[in-house]
Amino acid sequence: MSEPEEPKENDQLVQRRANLAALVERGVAPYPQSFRCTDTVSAIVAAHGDTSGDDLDAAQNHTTVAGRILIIRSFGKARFLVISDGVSRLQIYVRKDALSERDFAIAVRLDIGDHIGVEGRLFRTRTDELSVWAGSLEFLAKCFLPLPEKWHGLTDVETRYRQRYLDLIVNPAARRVFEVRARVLSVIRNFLVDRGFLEVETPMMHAVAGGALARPFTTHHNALDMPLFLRIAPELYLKRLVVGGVERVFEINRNFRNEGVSTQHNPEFTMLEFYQAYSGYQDLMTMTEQMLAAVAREATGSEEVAVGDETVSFAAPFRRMRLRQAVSEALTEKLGTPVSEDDLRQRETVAALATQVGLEPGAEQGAGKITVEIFEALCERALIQPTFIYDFPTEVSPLSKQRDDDPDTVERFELFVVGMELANAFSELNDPVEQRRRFEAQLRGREAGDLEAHEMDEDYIRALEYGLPPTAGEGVGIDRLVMVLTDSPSIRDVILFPLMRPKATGDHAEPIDPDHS
RNA sequence: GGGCCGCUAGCUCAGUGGUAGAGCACCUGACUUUUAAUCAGAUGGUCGCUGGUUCGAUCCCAGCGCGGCCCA
Repeated sequence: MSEPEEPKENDQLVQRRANLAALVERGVAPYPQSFRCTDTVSAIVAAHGDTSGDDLDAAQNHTTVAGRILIIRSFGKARFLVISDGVSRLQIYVRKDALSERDFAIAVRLDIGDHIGVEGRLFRTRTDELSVWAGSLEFLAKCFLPLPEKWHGLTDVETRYRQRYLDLIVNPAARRVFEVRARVLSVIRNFLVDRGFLEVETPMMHAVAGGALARPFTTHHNALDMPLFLRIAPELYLKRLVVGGVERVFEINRNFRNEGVSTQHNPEFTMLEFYQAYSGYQDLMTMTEQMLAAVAREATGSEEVAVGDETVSFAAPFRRMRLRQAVSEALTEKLGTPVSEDDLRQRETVAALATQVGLEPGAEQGAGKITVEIFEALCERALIQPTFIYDFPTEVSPLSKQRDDDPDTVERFELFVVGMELANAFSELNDPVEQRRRFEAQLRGREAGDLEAHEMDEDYIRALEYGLPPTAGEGVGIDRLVMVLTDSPSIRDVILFPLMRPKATGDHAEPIDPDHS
């Protein structure tokens, strides 16, 4: 049990307590059980946002509605309250001669942030504002702490992330981001379900953290006395399901990666992964174009999305370029001498090229890994419009299937938009012998100090030995997709409660170092 | 992990080596169709924390905390 943080005693807190005490003294319940509404604010605005004052007067629409007070404009014997249901706002007109003495006494003791319920008729004021002419009023809950300012709202990003409820109360744009996010998830589900995909949930706690190249969070199961890892990807479980005959399968859920925090990385993030049997990666490029166009259209209203100063078009088809092609072109331009794709397959040549552009390739890095690092340094940032970068080096893709004509290259693509990796997909490696070889190569990397190298997963190899059909699979970063669709500069803007370091408030438990367990 | 920047009233922000200011909010008064309501007046501060320099530090210096941006 931790003590609740004591709000600082400021004049506004004192005043708000006094206002509630005055109501209680008059017999008003400070925390009533419920309030029966006939309408929400949003429903009223949707139904009558365009109804004229004359029509409202003729219709005599009565309503009972509740919300949080955001603005009070007081005129002595009358006052205007603006209430919100979290989405829309509606003005309430309160005048002394229209209310009981009790209800008007409540009205003059209200503070910004309080919850109220109102019964009255809809009308338009002289300035044509849709309003409720209050006939009665109920106090529903007290707001003891003052809300951020009405004009500038809440701009301090730290407070917006730590106290998201304040952000949602005063910044309508914050609410919109999470509504778009909800639609994105809904559109994706419908898209996949319509195509015969089964949605599943696979374990979040893994004995072997596999399916991606990343460092995991570590935990411990007491009863079984065994270490467990928060999953870094659901990939290997989803492919076990394809072995089990679930030929089209997807999961939308959280992954956890014990890495840095940035505008593009949160330690827990939401990923869509889907697998389609009897398909290859080229099929998924086409499907991804269709899916993202539908997502943009249905979640934002348009396939064209404004992101910063750019307009991003999700209309199919997307640009496609081989990874080595992108890197060789970038190097040719940067260095002023021709660099061929074949140059990128010779370790010594590509290492020298990397050095020329300011990178420091490690001795343990092969040609493939160095090529990818050059790509990240020179190419990624410039990929504004949706672009598939395909055919990756085998070295960096331990779970992908090689090309028939080129064992150094796997059938894999990543999708980039506004310089961010949004998706990663490949034809799945389904040869258990080759898979074992790849894991063993990763283990050698791990022994050389690569903490992100993939671990051996014997159980997964056994599943492959039962026969995984030719399958293509893809992961899509939902948070980053929502960032693009909502023009949000930070991943924290699209995650309701992003990870924050706790504010020091005196004594606290010593954090456990997962690397020393 | 490194570099740079920020932290001042509830919120948004100014400002200064001599103990601090505005707007909004809050309080008092006026006001029964306003909408950033208006008008008049009055409150409100551990200037992130800890040290140092100084007669004196919110300001200069150092360390720490939290956050932001960039880099790895």
